[in-house]
Amino acid sequence: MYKKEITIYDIAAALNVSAATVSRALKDHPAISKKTRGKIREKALEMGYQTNALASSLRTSKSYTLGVIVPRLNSNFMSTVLAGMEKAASDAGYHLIIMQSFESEIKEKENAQLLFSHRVDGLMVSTTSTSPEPAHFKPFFAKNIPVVFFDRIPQKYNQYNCVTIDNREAAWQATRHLLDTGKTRVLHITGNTGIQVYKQRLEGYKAALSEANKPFDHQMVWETGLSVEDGEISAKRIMTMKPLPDAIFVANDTCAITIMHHLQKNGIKIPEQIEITGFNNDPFSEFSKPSLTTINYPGEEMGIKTVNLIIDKLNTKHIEPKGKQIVLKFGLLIRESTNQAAK
Amino acid sequence: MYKKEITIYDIAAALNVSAATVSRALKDHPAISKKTRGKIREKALEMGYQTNALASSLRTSKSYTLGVIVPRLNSNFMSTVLAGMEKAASDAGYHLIIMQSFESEIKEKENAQLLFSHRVDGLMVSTTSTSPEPAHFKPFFAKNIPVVFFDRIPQKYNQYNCVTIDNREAAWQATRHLLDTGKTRVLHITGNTGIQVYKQRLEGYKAALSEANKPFDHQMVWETGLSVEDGEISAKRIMTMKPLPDAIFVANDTCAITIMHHLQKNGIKIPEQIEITGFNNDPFSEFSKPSLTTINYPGEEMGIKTVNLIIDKLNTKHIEPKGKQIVLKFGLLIRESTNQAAK
DNA sequence: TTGTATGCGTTATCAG
DNA sequence: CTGATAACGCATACAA
Repeated sequence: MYKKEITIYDIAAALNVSAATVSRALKDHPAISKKTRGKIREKALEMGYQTNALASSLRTSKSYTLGVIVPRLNSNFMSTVLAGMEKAASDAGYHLIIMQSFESEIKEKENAQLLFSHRVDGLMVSTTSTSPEPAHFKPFFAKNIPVVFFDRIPQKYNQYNCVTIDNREAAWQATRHLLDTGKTRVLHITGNTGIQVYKQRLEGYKAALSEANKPFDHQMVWETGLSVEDGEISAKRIMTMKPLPDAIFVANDTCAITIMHHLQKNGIKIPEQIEITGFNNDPFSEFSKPSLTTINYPGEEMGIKTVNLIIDKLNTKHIEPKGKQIVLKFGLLIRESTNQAAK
Repeated sequence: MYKKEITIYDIAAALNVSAATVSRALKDHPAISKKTRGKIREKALEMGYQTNALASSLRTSKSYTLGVIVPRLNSNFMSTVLAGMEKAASDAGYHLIIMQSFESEIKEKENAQLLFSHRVDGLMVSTTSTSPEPAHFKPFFAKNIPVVFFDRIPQKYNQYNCVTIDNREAAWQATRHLLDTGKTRVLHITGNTGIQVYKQRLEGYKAALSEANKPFDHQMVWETGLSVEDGEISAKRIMTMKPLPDAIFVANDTCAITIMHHLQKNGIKIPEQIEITGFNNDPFSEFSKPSLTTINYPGEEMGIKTVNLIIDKLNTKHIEPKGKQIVLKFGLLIRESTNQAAK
């Protein structure tokens, strides 16, 4: 019933050569004569031979596969990163095994183990862990398998391979921009500050306040999940504040736009009464009314750079064991949701 | 310099048992006594053993890996589908290797071969091919590896495993809704109609026109890439039309919102002068001004159902060789970008 | 230029 | 309950 696999042995038998010759011919090994190479290729095609990458990987201990772990993959930012990764990997002859941790450290750990057991050649992770040094990457380090952290990195792993932007600086600019127009009650809606990116954005927010001699009020920092639902809840909560904040720095666009929408429904004028800045530059941030001031986060570039860093490491593993930190440029995009005035 | 892999032989040696026993113990084979099982587990942990999935797959010819090919993964719709897939796969003990075809049939073919050589247990594809029966899936069929087409399916593959929505009906409803408010010049902006989904949406559009006794004008159907850029170009082109269309049915939200935005910039009132409907129900479609009437396309459900269909097939391969067609429910979401009137 | 022999790490078969 | 052994499909060191 089941068809047996067609192997190099089958085509060797059909051609009265050895399996070794077939193996070499199929890889265009120069030691094999053009003629036999041609014959073998042809026969392989004819017999519908398909190389078994598993066997090959086992033999060579090289899988040409990279593992990716992300918190979730259905955000515009993350899918853009992954698109860049897949492209760069594919161009270099690698494939991606992608897993989601769903913001669970346990799941992240399982994923890491799974990817290890699949003998990925490299690992890329945007961590969900709030541990300073999550232990589940140790096996990779021990075996000298390159690991690159992107976007979200564990707190004590700054000296490892990282591809990030300067979140503190970005948040500082966003907050500073709000303050420059004379605003005084700036609310900051962010994610879990146990996660570095949000912690750093909070620091940037604080720094901007302090620089402008505004007092920091921890009641003006809300940790949420930054989802659409969280935006709705936050908007409701904002409407109960008195006085209302006169500016909001939200740590992602999804949430920012949701909040803006609901505030407007409640009759709030944006940006006259409340200015808003987001983070990420999601495609629709430009098309909201008013368009959203935000931080341009170069997702595709991040994906490409992350993969390229891995591949660099793979090609020079013995030479350069040290971590490399890549910090990408971001941009503050000033749009209508804030008053362009100031400065 | 390099550490040797730790294998079941190492732990067997350390414990004075055979490798076979270790292998069985690690899989909780009931034939092994609780005591030895425990000892082996412990030792494995202590020695930092990590199973080699490659070797295991080679031996068992089961990889617990599913391949996915999509045109691109950085659209809200696709990343939602993939999120659903990854979740469902992970829940069933499978992993995903994801590849992009970038709307190239050649790349799609390469991807299929690659995934085949990686011995995926199943393949899920949203095809980019305009061939009626793309040949590159044949090896999977021949080897009885389940293939499920989702979203976009090749023209002659309706009898294979498919997970879709009724695009014709959806387009019909969208167009019909526009016509119901008395509009007469309905422009249809869509994708490559060599691809089934767009062809079907076009059919739905035509059917609605004909039903309303409106003539079909092929000049009122524009094939584009449906990207933001295409939206900008289309908007410009619309502004040169006289008379202007009084309604537009756009085949995705990204493009619809871009067009809406640019028309508004040119002083067009939406929906008074031009009504617009989109397709997909991207998250921000609700937050545009006016909010966008669109088709709710259940992406996550599609991902989950697709994976579940594959897994069903894997569990009953011999019993049910026939294709199964799953048609998901969609919904027409009427919002402010169209006049709610009519009927 | 080609062939022989062996091993990658695991699992399954067959004995004991 | 446990062990010896072969096999999965490929690639490479060594020989010819």
